[in-house]
Amino acid sequence: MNTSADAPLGNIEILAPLCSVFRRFLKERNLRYTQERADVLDAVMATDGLFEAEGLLAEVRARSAHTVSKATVYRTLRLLQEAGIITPTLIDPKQTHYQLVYGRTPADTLVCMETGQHVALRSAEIEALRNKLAEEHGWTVTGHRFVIYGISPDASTNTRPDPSA
Amino acid sequence: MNTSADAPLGNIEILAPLCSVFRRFLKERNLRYTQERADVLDAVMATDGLFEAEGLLAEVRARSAHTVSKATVYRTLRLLQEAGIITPTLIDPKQTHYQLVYGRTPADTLVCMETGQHVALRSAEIEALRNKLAEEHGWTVTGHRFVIYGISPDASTNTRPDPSA
DNA sequence: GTCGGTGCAAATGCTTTGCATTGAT
DNA sequence: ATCAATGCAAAGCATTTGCACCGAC
Repeated sequence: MNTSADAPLGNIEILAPLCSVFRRFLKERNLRYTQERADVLDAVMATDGLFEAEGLLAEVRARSAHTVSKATVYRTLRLLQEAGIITPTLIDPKQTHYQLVYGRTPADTLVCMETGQHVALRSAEIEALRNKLAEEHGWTVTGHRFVIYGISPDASTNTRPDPSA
Repeated sequence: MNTSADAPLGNIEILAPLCSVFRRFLKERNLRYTQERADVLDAVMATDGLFEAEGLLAEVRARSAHTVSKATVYRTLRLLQEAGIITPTLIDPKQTHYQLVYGRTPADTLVCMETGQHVALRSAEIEALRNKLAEEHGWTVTGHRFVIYGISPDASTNTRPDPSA
């Protein structure tokens, strides 16, 4: 429940240097590139679209034999954020979701209210609109988040999923 | 820290019937219209733009002499949500923010990364873009959330606020 | 008079932190 | 060797819930 369906992401040319970006970031701060941090970054790269801490922990554990603690996952998520590799996405008030952003405009998302499925979007128009609106108010833009809630074709095909929402 | 600057909201013609809307909603569900619920709704109407639970509690206590508990504020927030009067806004991963939505398109927001200040926006273009994007993916839209992060003119005027972020 | 509502305090669940041990450089 | 990172378990917070008493209908 933490990956999207047909997200056009997962660009390998972009993913490869992520590891170096992270290492460089760590070195700059006199922090160490550890096995655990590498494992977490790998798991992040394996997700395409969105993920949250708990799911990432599961992913880390599934991919590598090492045990990585929840605390380390959270600590690494913070570093990845500071390194500009991921960004929080605020889809769900109960949990923080993140997405890979390094090397691309933060993807906007389409979230299904019934299945929880999400699809990452990209649209230059969003950015243009954002810039226009901020400018009208005299603000300097640093970023944005655009989430569209809806019913996915998959969900509307099925009879009647869980109505608790 | 829970109200906006120049939000063009706070429309009295819309606010007046809110109370009846809420009463009708409660009656339909065989729930009671209590003093505490009225106080919370009043406080919600007094905010223009965004608010969160803790701030709302303070507002309730400031406006009415009655004591309303935190639990009741949270319980009432849920009812107001179910009544379609407010909606969660997801600006901050640590706390749920809400906004009044009854009778209007949910306002989109401009959030200042330095001062925390926020301004509610309205733009038909956002909605149009939203509909277009969802349609392209074959989804049925039920709503959206658009948050622009930036630096407000107020903040950029000041020398150098808190750089922790 | 009857349920539903309220306040309080305890419970939850995500996220963060203190501390002793382990490990990258 | 040194200094930071890890894991664990405990602490922190926003939010929710159980329960006994109170109040709207």
